[in-house]
Amino acid sequence: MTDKVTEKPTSRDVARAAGVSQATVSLVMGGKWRGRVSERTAGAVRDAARELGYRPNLAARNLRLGRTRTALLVVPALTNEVFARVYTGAARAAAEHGVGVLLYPSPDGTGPARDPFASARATLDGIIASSMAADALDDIREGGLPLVMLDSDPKHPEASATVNLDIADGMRQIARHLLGLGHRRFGHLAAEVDSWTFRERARALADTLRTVPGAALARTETAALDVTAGRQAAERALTGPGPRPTALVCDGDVLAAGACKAARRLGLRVPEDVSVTGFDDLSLATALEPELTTVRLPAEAVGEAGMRALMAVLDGHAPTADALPVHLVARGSTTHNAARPAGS
Amino acid sequence: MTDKVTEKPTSRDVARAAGVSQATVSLVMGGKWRGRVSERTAGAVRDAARELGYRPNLAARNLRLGRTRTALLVVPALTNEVFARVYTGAARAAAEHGVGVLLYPSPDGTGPARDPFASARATLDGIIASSMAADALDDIREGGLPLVMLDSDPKHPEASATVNLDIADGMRQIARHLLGLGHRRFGHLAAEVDSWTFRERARALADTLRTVPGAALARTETAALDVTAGRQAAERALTGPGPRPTALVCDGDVLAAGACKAARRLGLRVPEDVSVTGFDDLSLATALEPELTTVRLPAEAVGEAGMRALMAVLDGHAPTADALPVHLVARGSTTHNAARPAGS
DNA sequence: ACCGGCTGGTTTTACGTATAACTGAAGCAG
DNA sequence: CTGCTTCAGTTATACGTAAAACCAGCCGGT
Repeated sequence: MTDKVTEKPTSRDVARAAGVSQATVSLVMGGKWRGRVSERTAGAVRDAARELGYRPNLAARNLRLGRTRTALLVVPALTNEVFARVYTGAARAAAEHGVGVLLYPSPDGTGPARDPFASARATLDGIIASSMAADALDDIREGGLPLVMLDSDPKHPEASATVNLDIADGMRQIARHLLGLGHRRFGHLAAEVDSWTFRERARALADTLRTVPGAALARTETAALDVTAGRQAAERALTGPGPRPTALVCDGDVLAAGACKAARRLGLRVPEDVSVTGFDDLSLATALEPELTTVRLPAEAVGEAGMRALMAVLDGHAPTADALPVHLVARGSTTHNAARPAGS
Repeated sequence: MTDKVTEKPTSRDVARAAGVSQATVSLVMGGKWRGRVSERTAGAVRDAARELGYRPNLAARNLRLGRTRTALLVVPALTNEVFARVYTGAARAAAEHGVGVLLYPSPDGTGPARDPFASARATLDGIIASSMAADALDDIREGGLPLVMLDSDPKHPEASATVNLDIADGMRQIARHLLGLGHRRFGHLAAEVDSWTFRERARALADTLRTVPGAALARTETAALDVTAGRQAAERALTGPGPRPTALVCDGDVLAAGACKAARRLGLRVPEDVSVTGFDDLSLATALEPELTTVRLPAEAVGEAGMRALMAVLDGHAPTADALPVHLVARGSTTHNAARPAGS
């Protein structure tokens, strides 16, 4: 042992130590040696490897195999709990397949992070992208990699597979819940984001209200996805001309939190004077008082399904197009419309 | 053009198309051709590369250079907003250096995700790890990679660099804030997590209270880091034997949210009957009513500093040990102790 | 005695890049 | 005209692994 202790041992070093050829080491470490190498030799190789602290060099393996066991997840921002949960699910599924997850981009959506995967053709096996990160898609496309789209228009071009949430159904559940409680004048706090998922919500809400005579979408206000913007939008919705809406449907729990603050500032009680609904079922939903009636998105499941779909595509299976159900969680922020006793 | 359109072009293909050698292509694409290749030839190479849609194969480059421009970030859970923010900062700094960020582990802390970096010596350049993910550290150490520790005991062994928050000072600011408001009987909702950062908080709180005659830590309750556990712990703290604490110091905003719910369940008003403080300054803090008095952690800055430190270490610079300041954000969840007029 | 097949390996090659070492031509001073 | 530089490239090699192709015994069947 000279000063070479600091050098990382290669499979050739292990071979030398075990008195076999490099190929044998590769066979044994690769695990596919059944019937090719004797039990004795394999043991010797493993011992030598452990002794030297040998780790296969993944860069070399990747080059040789043309596969990296790494997937890229493209989401707008991890500080949005929904996407953190998507990541969680994706990472879990990835771990099951022995795959790593690389994230893109510098996740506040800003930043010049194009670089990392501009030349990704070799470091990535595939990409999973949320439709809300659509601006990054142009860069992605030219990579020519398998692409799984999350929560996007089901008939997305260029996608090898898609995983969707039944967002429209979620909004229908919200609307029917409120209609069932006797509400007829609605306000909608819409996200100020141009994305399929939010267009779906608006459409589903309007469509459902149309099915009930007398029900109407009195006001629609848009807001950025933060509490303050939600509060301001809700103040506009609650103080505008004409009779005040008795129910405020919000495109996200964050906006709903803002709506609750607005209501209280205006001296209105939630839910007695105005019912408020959220969307997403963030942890925030149960931290508030009253707890939010909202729609739980199976975000982890989306991530898991996305990763599984990618693995399937990489294994040569046919593209899939899953759609996952969402469901209403009725809590304390909604109640009967006081001005209009339920039971119609 | 035959059916080979699907094959990814290599630098050799570009060389053939441009009528030069592969080495010249490498020179040009690598950008270090000043004085080695004529302007004309370089242009031809770039044209050919664009024509063919050439992307350098990163696996090959990594193998050749022994550097991957990829760092691993080890955090307990991205669904914890603090760590999502740490990631955000780290990713921003990484993007500036043209580096990718790989995340570990399957971030709920469970899962068998050991695999991805068990043999990471070649796919990673270095590791940034939060002390709260300490259980993963054993696996990391044997990799022999540069390691930057976040928010850990400053004198951590094996760390190439450390980035710390002055957590103790944060807690001191909380304590002094409440003492200044006249509070003397305190409750502490401590996180049920064995980690340096939480030990610091407990120690700093106790130490600071000791400096004021008459002040006392009446009760300490521990809770898992979620709203429900926080509520239950707070109920214990507020209903236990002896006089009720007038201020509840919580180890996190999430616990503080639980404490607010507990107070209201018990018919107590926040902050008039009991002051509540959080820690972290999550977005939750301003979504609640009243808004939480808390300590803002510069989590993005931690991530950025961690990545910068790692880059410095990789460039051969000396280990560093940064410590970042935190500061109190006084909001509506704390007020004067009604039973004891301020001004002593 | 000889062929075929099995066991347990070894030799060799290829993956795509970066770069050290080399080369041929031109320019130019002496 | 010779010898030294500089320019503008080319040739050759190494990075560490996986796996295809090869090979030496040995055993059993005919």
